[in-house]
Amino acid sequence: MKAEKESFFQNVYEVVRLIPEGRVTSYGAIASYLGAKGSARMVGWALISSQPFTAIPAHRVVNRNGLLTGKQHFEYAAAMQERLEQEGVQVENDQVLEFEKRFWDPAKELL
DNA sequence: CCAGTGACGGCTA
DNA sequence: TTAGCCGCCACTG
Repeated sequence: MKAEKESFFQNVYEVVRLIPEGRVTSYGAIASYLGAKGSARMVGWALISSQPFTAIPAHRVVNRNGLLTGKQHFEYAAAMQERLEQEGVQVENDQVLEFEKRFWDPAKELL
């Protein structure tokens, strides 16, 4: 689908942008899809650089436990949860409810 | 060129 | 069971 040699984090942006509304995914899933499985840190780290790129729904990306670990990096801590709930994703105590149901795997859904 | 950083993930004690 | 540690790889200074 893509044969560009863009930077790793640039690739992360594309995948994150493809996340459907009301769905969430994990750093590891994205990393695995990009071929950097085991290096989920790179994904999260890349999203930090995505901050200026508000077009990227980074709030749909959570950790393996469905926790909004990166909420602190948003405009304000509650922004991440707020946006998720706004899209229909129930969040409580910084944790996505029914995370397994909301989980969106790029390797499977995007294929 | 070298070293540090980082929104994770899995293993061991 | 819970808590803590190490390991991964890419980017910036």
